[in-house]
Amino acid sequence: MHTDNSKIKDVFKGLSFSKEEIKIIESVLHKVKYKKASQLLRANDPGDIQYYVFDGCLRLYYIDTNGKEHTVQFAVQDWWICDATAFFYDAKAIMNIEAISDATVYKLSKKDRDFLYLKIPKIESFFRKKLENVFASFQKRTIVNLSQNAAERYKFFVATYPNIEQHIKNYHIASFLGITTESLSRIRKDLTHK
Amino acid sequence: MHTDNSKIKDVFKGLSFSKEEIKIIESVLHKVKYKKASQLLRANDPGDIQYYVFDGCLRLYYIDTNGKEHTVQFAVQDWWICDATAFFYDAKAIMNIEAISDATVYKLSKKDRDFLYLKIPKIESFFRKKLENVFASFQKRTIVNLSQNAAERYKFFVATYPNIEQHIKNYHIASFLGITTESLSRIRKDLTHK
DNA sequence: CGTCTATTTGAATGTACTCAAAAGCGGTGG
DNA sequence: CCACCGCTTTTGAGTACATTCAAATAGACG
Repeated sequence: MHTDNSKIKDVFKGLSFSKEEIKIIESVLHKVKYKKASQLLRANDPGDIQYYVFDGCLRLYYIDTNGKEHTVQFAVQDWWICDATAFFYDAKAIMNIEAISDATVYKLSKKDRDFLYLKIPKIESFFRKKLENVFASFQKRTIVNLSQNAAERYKFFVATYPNIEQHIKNYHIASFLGITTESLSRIRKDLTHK
Repeated sequence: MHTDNSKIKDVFKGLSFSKEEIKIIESVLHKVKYKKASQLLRANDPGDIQYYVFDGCLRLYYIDTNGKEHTVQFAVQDWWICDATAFFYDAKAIMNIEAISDATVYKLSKKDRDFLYLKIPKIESFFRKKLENVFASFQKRTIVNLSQNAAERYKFFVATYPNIEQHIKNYHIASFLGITTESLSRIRKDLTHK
């Protein structure tokens, strides 16, 4: 295919574009394949890239002063992911992104994103809606974190992201829930014995 | 003043508007004063209003199945606040909003917001940027919640929102941090003894 | 089968919680 | 001006939940 616009259909699902627009989008959206355990972003690097997951699973995590990792977000098919502080404030990354499986992603730089907003305003609308979804899910996660114990948070996670849970090691889930692998193991044991 | 556009200058700080546009905005932005302890939103009500705080302090909170309150967000001057799930997904509110001081707010309904987006696209851009800020601060809060103990979370809160801390009772701060008032009291004691 | 990684189990520890009670603070009225 | 009341914060003692550290078991893969 000369102009393979299939990726655009995936990335900007729901929108339709003119040939002109497709050309523009093609020029800024870069497909990259990563092997499992690849590091896409490291703390202190510039964080000016948003990643769209076409296939596979990514993990956004923070390394604290004791060297412990804390998973802030996972991203599977059709999710966007970035270090928000870095991306939106043009700051250096404080978080890391790694592929926890082989993954195919589309990269979009902030500069190119702004260019898209200018040329194709409906893309700004599209991302505005994505941001609304993220906002809503963070509010919910905050509620759960504040009001539920570890077992309930685990149940919420499994119920909310059944498609994510499959791909992921338990120790990653534990680090997302803010508990140790040992605690998660005991929680899972309790749940099966009921 | 015939057309008092001062409120627009506050609410959409940084933007400039034509007379036409100002008229439109005036027609959808409603100024309301609330007394301390007023309830602006209750769980199960429609949550289709965004609130802009002109003056005073609001609190967004969740009541869990045991009747305990958990503060998800505060809003002081120049902040927007809403139950995101309710507002963005046209669902019923799961959270509550109350004034924790006398407050002056501007209300904007979702219907009117969409009307504004249509008529004045730069307002959509304005809110898109607000959403980015919210996203970034939630990611940071998530990191802190996952990686820090209660004392560190308290220090982070005070450092991040010095202007909020003044207005607020300690038991509200505790409910924001996910700890009891007793624990917060002990933490504060420890900090002053250093 | 052996090695590496991930998960589970156990025992001791720690952090924050619950419940109960005391102290502090602010406003109101006698 | 002080006594009282309601609300907020502090203190104390016992408890619960999750952690740490160490070791055993289970899986995956060559």
